[in-house]
Parts: sequence; structure tokens; C-alpha cells
Amino acid sequence: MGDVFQAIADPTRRLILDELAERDGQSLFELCGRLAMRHGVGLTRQAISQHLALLEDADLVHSQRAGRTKLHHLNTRPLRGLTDRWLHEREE
Amino acid sequence: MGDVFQAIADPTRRLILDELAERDGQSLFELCGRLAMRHGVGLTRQAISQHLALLEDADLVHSQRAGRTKLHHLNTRPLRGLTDRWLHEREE
DNA sequence: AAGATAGGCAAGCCGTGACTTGCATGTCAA
DNA sequence: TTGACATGCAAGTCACGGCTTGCCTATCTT
Repeated sequence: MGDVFQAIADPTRRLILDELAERDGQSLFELCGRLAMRHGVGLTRQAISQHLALLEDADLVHSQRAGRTKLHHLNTRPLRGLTDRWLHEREE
Repeated sequence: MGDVFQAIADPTRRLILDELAERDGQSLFELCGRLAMRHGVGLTRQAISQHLALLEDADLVHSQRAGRTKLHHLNTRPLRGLTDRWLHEREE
């Protein structure tokens, strides 16, 4: 299981999470298109694919195959309480 | 101003934040010692110093000079609501 | 003033991460 | 079955990040 902190360290990966938060269950091609149109991302399909693999490894994205396409779903559970480790200390 | 996500991506920097959360206002030498003793960090003083500079650049650490020593203080404000960007979308 | 202490600056090494290119695999339509 | 479409795999390039080494500056003590 990959490191969540490292997964969200990359700006492109944060944009991917943004996109999935707005429209869940997108395919790889769909994501490439929308990232290019709406966020000015000029990356290759493979680049996005590798980012998705890393996000999956960090359990931030779940995938589900549907024929020859692969739908990607956002999983926000690893994000909940991520920073509590430091915020809670200040409340005492 | 540096990127907060990138700042907390490094495990050593997260340990530094842990240390400052537990005991605020430590000097560089103090941090080096406690990181070595309590967390098994075997890094040079310069390495820790560079991590601190990056944390300061991300506004996660404030520093204050006291004579020839420099005290470091944790600033958790940039951490508050860091992940709301994705968590809020799911609540609608 | 001189030595010791706390920290800063700069250059260099080295591994890793981001990205591309090229080819292979699998699935759907005609 | 054949061609087009969606994705996966692997190798290679390239730049950046983390770390070290060496030297310099500033402050306190005696």
C-alpha cells in the first residue's frame, strides 16, 4: 500500500482527484480529455495512467473494469483525519 | 510560498512536525538530538536544517532567533481544511 | 581577544520520480 | 475474423529532491 501523503504531493494527481470528485467513474480517456480541456494538462495518456496506478496503490482511487474500459472511482477514506496527527495536539 | 502538500510528503519532515507538536520551540540541535534518540533518524544537522527551511517556506514552521540559537514553532494553520477540497464534494 | 557553540551557504553525488516512446494485450463492432 | 478502440507493460531519458561535505558567519563565554 502506497503512501497517501506522497500520492497527493503531485499537482497533477490532485487535479485527477478534483476531476473524480466532480464526476465519479470516469475512464482513462475521459480523464485525459477533461484534464486537457478544463485544466490545461498536456500530458500523455500513459502519464495519466501511471498517476492513476499510484493513486490506486494509495487506495485513493478504486477501479472497476467494464469491458474494454476501466472506470475510476474516488475513495476519500484515506484522506479523513490525515492531518489530525498534528491538529489534535494543539487542542489539548 | 512553498507547497504544503509537498512539504508533508517527506517522512522525515512529518517526524519533525511530530516532534514540534510534542515540544514546541525547539532549536536545530535539540531537534537533531531528539529525532535521533526517539525516532532513529540518522541524518546530518544540515539535512534537518534543509528540511526545516522547506517547512518554513510552506509556512508550517515559524522561527524566532534567540541569540545564537533559533527556536522553531509549529504552525498548523496551513493544515486545517487541507483535504476538504475532496471531502466536501462527497457530502452533497 | 580567543575558543567554543549554533547555525548558514554552496557545491556535488546519487537515487528516485515524472514523462515519453514503442510495442503488446484485450475487447467491441462490422 | 479483421480492424478499430481502450488499456497495459517495459525501457529509457531527464530533472529534481534528499543528503553529504567543506567552509564561512555570528554569538556567547572566559
